[in-house]
Amino acid sequence: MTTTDAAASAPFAGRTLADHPNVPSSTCSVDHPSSRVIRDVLSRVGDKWSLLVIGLLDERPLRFTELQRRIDGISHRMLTQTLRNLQRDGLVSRTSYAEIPPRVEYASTDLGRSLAEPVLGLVGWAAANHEEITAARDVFDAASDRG
Amino acid sequence: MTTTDAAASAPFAGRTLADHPNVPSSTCSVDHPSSRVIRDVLSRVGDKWSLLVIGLLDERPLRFTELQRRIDGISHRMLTQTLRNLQRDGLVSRTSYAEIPPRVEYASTDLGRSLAEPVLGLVGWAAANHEEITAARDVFDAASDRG
DNA sequence: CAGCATCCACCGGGATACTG
DNA sequence: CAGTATCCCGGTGGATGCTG
Repeated sequence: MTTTDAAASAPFAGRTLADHPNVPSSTCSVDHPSSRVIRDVLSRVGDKWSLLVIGLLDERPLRFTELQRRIDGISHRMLTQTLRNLQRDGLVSRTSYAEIPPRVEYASTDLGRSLAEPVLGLVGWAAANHEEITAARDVFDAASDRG
Repeated sequence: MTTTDAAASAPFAGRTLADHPNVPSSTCSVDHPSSRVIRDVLSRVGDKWSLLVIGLLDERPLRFTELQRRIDGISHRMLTQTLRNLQRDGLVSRTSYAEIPPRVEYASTDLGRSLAEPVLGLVGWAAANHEEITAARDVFDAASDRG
């Protein structure tokens, strides 16, 4: 990483590092463009299903089919893919038992559970402000119709 | 909403409502499946650019071109679209001045600023655990090669 | 300068069928 | 039951050109 591209866009720059409690300064230098970090987190949990899987496994370990049954609308293929990515990032652990028929259990790792907390912050925000957003939307759409 | 589909998938269910401080219980009934909430928040900030815009406007108001210059790689079209969505949700305000040449200023609203906080939680998490994730990834990929 | 419309390439993700 | 491979459609988003 060059130092020049850091100036390109650094949203949250003034606050990300200093203000927030659980950000060890050692792992996060000032010249680290937070745009990179944002892309990073989006690529990890920004997709359609990851958060749901994380959320379910945060409660207790589940088997493949249990997950599929609990996540409404997910395809076999996407569940496989999602689990694979999460496992790759160390957020989910996979344990396969050499039985017939095969049994595989997925569980959240410590890292995965640590992710649940900030995610809950977002979920909480969405739940708390859902009404206000809907209202804003209605106002906006009404204005658009007239305009 | 029927009560039956609530059972389908309710990740974070046990914790979303009770545990978290800033979730007014009034706005979030127990039968509200959090999958809905997750889809909600993802549709809002899960896209490629919204978080970056939110982050930049969280610091100070900016004009269209300033935003475009600061967000590396965003196209004219997508910036327009992103801003429009954020404005629609009441996260960003738009003020156009009747001048020639035209000048339009975008600013974060109170609602938008309130979103910044949970987002910072996520960003902080990503920054703090980036190394660990990278390491996990390396291990996983190495294992895949051998396997 | 700010915004909209059109065109098009790409890929996320669903359906399906097959393997261990 | 768990996982892989193939096919294919639709939406996302980039490039470009036109308007006020």
